[in-house]
Amino acid sequence: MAPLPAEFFTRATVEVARDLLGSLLRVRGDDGRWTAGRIVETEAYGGEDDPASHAGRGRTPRSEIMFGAPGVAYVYLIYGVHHCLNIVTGAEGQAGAVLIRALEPFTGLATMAQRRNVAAETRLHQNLCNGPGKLCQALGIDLAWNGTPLTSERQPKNSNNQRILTIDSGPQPVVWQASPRIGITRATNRPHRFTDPQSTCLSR
DNA sequence: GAATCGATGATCT
DNA sequence: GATCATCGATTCA
Repeated sequence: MAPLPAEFFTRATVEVARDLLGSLLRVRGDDGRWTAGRIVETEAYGGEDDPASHAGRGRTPRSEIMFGAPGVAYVYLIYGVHHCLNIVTGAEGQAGAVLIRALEPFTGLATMAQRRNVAAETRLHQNLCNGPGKLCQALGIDLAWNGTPLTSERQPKNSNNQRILTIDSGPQPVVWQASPRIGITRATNRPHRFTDPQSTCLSR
């Protein structure tokens, strides 16, 4: 497996969202601990043409990053409590981002459980990353990660922080499914949510 | 599985 | 100051 090339994220947001299914999101947290999971659920959010997107009413301090360079993390706080991880897509000047909604945890299950403050239980892996807020907590991602670029593992030697965010290509599911996006009030009928329907780790 | 509710920072008027 | 918001946990059946 190899890190997805930058060009992968320069394409149309909907394509990126669909093609991310099956790839491996790997994260090294501020504490140096690794966690990783297979992406099984994503959603595409566009620019001015998408009323449900944070970029739907143009550039604001918050949405600015969605207009910027692709392959960068866009992290925001929702409901005042939960973090959501997006990857900026499209060419610069073209707003778009893919929300990572669910993972099948792959590495660092114990770390995830500890961060999420849940004890070992049956089907634990199904409950660690099956939702955008939950997976951020499990991966240790918060607002400090906003603007973090996807990188290969090589970091500058003098870099102080331990943060690494990378997505390796992986086999896409043989079947995938498009459905309406979750938890929004505008443009609710666009089928811009993508899932691997065979996964047992989906949200909702 | 469905319905309900708590939680609170950011954005907008 | 009011409203909104890419949700999660709990309760009920």
